[in-house]
Amino acid sequence: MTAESTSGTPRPPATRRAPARRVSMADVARLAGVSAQTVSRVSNGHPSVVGSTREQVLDAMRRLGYRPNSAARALKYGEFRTIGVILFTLSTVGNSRTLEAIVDHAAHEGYAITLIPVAVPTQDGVLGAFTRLGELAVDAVIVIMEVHLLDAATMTLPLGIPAVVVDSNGGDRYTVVDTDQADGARQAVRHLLDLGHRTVWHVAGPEDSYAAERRAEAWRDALAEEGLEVPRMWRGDWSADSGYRAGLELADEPGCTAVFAANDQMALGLLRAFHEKGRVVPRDISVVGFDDIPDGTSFIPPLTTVHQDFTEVGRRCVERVLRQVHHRRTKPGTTLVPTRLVVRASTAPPPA
Amino acid sequence: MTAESTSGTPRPPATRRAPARRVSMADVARLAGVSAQTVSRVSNGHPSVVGSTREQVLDAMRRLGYRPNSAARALKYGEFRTIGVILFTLSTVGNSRTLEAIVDHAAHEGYAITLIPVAVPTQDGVLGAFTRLGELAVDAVIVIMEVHLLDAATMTLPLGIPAVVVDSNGGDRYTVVDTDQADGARQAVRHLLDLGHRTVWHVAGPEDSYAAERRAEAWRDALAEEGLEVPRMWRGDWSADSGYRAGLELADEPGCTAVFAANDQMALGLLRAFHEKGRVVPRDISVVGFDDIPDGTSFIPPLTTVHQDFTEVGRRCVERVLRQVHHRRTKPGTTLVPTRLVVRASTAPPPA
DNA sequence: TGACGGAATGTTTGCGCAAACAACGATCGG
DNA sequence: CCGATCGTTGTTTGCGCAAACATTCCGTCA
Repeated sequence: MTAESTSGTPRPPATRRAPARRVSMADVARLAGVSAQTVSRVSNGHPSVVGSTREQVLDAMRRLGYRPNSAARALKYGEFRTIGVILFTLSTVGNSRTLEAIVDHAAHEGYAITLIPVAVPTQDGVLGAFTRLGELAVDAVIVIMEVHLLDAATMTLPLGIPAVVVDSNGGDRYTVVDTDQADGARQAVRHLLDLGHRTVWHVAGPEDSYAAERRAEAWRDALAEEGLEVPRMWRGDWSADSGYRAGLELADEPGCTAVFAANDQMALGLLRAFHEKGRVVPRDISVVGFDDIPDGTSFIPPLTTVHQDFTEVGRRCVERVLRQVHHRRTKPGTTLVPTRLVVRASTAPPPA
Repeated sequence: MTAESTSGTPRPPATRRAPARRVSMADVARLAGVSAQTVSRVSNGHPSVVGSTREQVLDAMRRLGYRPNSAARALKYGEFRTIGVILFTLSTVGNSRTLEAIVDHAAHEGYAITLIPVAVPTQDGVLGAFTRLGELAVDAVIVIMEVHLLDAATMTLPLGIPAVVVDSNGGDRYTVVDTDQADGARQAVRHLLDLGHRTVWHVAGPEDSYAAERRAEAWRDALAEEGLEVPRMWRGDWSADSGYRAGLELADEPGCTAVFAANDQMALGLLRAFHEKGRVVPRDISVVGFDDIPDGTSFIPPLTTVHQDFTEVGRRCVERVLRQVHHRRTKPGTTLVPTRLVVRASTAPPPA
């Protein structure tokens, strides 16, 4: 947040209405017949207030419906006890689960979460978020963005605020927390290879997703390590539908007996496509997903997949960002959260 | 938020660290050689600042990395431009989609969203959320709680803050925004009946969910209207797994040719159960869901379901709560967002 | 009895910002 | 050429709260 961007989005003065006058400590103090400071003490549970006085104050508070003004409190303390979370969408399982974990863990630490949506996943969009950020009441920021746009944007907007990034590269400049995408993908591929498949096909996520790229890369590497042929890669957009479309083509691909989908939803699409094409999973063809969404157990057949520990990712985000808040200097670095393969019924040895 | 709850949770004074001294307007003013007020004017894009002065100030801002302190701003204006959202979980599709819509629409109105998690869905839990709420920097509150616990809790804690409730009864005391659950369920049942089914079975959501109860009730009513037998009702917990378990039993139920699941995920479980039991959907048995989650198109077979317009729900929530913020007095009332049936491939006439 | 200590309460002050008003200089009409 | 006007900048003030310091009023003990 720089001065420029601040002044670049002045809030139209017309928007400002007269502040709705609310009950303040002074009002309570007057009614209770004490000083404002005493009200403050009662409000904060300070010990040196005698019982009877306390009761009077509490009574006045109740009668007036007093609520402490957190702006004043924040101004005094210089902190909001709030963390901002910047994200593009909540519609992917990963994002919403991560967010939930962040919210829970932050609450546990006494911090609230403020959401800052990025309307468009372009550089301008991110810029917009950070611009607004300066006006927001947050002590730190967690960025859940699957794109490296962040880099481009923050390059022009170096924030003077603690930040942690999820699901992005840039570990050299930011503190990054992420699932160990590469290892997860490797496990998926190895599992299929171990079952005896000659090679593994891949339906990747969108190009602008860092996670998708890492998974694809790890898939390629795992095959290369074994000196195996790397088949053509399909691309989806994370949606079941895009998986379905890829599956329709993959079903006709000769020699395709094992597919690794970059997420569970695309795997779901694959399952449907194969079903419609009369290719029985896992007898004729094996499918592995990524994420381990709860519904996966009820796919037909139940999906073998790579489990991501979103809870842990969220927890670590909060932990690391709060560490920055408290001890100013912290050097960037990447925290990887391990994954594990969950074998269910969508994988089997290749047909003889 | 009452006085009592405020004082009931004093923040331990030890937690308070020395406020991290940050760059203030005064610092910028000093460096730029102007008054603080001029800095303020530049920061807010006030017109009457001559170009050269503005440049000096902007330069000083940049050099010092100045970010306006929103606590002070909020204190001055008496508002935060922030809406608090109280919720229990983000893991249901409905909640996270509604939240996303709320966030987007709020951003559009220049409001940020602060999340307030309720750890436990008990009365105490809700109470806890509202307690913390008083300390939070919000101008209004949207409650996304599927339980009537809210009532019990807020009865003892009448908030002096604009509020809107999603997915709950209590339209007489609060402003409520919700999907038209009853009509959606009715459409589902009617669709199956129109196809020629003799009756419709129902897998309901958990008892503590208002939405689940409304859907079940509407299902029962729709059957009763036609003078039809109301079969035994199964209960799930929204999860695909619970749908699967219900499906295993329903598959053996004689005469069961049509099932209405209270959400898409339980419908997914049904599909799997029927598949395993050799009951072909929709030839032998029809299934209708509720929600219209994106994955539904890739179920086997693609799911006929009731579409919920979460975006609209979120939009209306923001709209109604902001109306309360701006024009003080607003009377409670319920806003219903219509649903529509989406017919795909999981329904057909009953077997001859 | 009076000086002392400590608990309960009051008073002052400033956090950072911007509205309201004041001051200053330039420009212009008469 | 003078005073009115306007555009630009500075000064004062207070938003609500709580830390720091001041005061009062006890009871206690030499």
